Amino acid sequence: MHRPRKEMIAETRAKLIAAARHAFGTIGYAEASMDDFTASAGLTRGALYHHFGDKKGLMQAVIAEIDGEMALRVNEVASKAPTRWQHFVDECTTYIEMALEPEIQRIMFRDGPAVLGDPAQWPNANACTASMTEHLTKLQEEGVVVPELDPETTSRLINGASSQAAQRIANSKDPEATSKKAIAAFKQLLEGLRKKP
Amino acid sequence: MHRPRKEMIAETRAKLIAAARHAFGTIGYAEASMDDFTASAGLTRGALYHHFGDKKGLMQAVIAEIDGEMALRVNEVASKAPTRWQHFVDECTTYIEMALEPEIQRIMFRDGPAVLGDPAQWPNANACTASMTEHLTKLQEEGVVVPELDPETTSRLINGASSQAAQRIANSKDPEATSKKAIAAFKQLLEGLRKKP
DNA sequence: CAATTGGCATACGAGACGTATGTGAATAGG
DNA sequence: CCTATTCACATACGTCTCGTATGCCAATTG
Repeated sequence: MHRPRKEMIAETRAKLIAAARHAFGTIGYAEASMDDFTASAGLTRGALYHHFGDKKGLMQAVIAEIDGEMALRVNEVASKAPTRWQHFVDECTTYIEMALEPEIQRIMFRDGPAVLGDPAQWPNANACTASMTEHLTKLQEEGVVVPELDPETTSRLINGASSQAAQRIANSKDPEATSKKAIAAFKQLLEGLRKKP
Repeated sequence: MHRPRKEMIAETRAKLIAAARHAFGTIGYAEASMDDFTASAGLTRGALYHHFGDKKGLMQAVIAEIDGEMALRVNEVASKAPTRWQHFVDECTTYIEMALEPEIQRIMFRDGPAVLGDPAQWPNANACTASMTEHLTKLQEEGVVVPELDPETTSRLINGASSQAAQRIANSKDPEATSKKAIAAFKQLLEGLRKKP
């Protein structure tokens, strides 16, 4: 049987990604020594270079993993809303909630862009924006949202506002109070998208 | 006379900041070798460590300089608007225009946050947000903007959306067309802040 | 004019990265 | 069943960059 081989490889990749994710998410990408975190996974840089090419390649893999998890979570939570508009708003607020996680902030919003450039052009990490874009398009077709906007552009801007909201909450002395303020301001901005009666 | 001395020092600092700004803005912070860009200014790392402590310290100085320039420019351009709301909107769009500069994108929005953390907590680099916050407060007093929002929180969210807009335009194949779309979407979001009649 | 400060350079050591090479186990073919 | 080959991963080495400790020379001060 040729299963054990494949399984070992998958396990090695998973261990490297997990170790890197932890290191990147805590001390940050620049401070994370490849020797250190590969060792913490019981491996060496040899394995890293073999599977991911270099440190950036591993960062890409980590980001792809996180993006997948986020998209899953967003769809799962938001799909319970009664109206499509509400679904859309829930999607955004869930996104903000997830962005409160220090690991996600650090990797997706701080180090990620510095290492890999504009997130809009990341290869395997646009599931969240894709979903939001889709909903915006349908909301326009249904006449809920003003029709003259480009959906993807709009969802990118919303993404920017979301991540700022999350950062503000996360770095606040009083997260509860700040959360209320930030979500309120965010929803108010979203109101601008709705067609007036 | 003790002028030449002080002047030489100021010149050295200025040369280091200029060289670093160029290096950080083109190849990026991580790739910029201190030996290289100090040499390009006719100096060595000795001068850098003496004046700025370390690479991060120099990054702070570069950012403070850019922030000052941006605040100056924003106020200058926007102050010509007829109404306060228009002034506010102009402020935002001017901000977006400035953010198109690759050097500003790279230093202020990509590398800066990765190196120094949350921009909201940078010591000498909040002139733009401060000005926007002030205008939002006055617009609320005048009854133009809905009163229940926290001005600083709101301006941070707008900042996030602005920088996304700028990135989207800057990385576009067709900047003219993208610019129209992004500014339109942005203004639409701002409409959400206005009190309805 | 002598003493001292301080701006800046040089020298040295410590990591961190990338590459080239080695090794042992799993797989494939006869 | 045996051999050859592939390939996952480790090791070794050279290079680069950073931080610190030290030294020197010019400008200032008394």
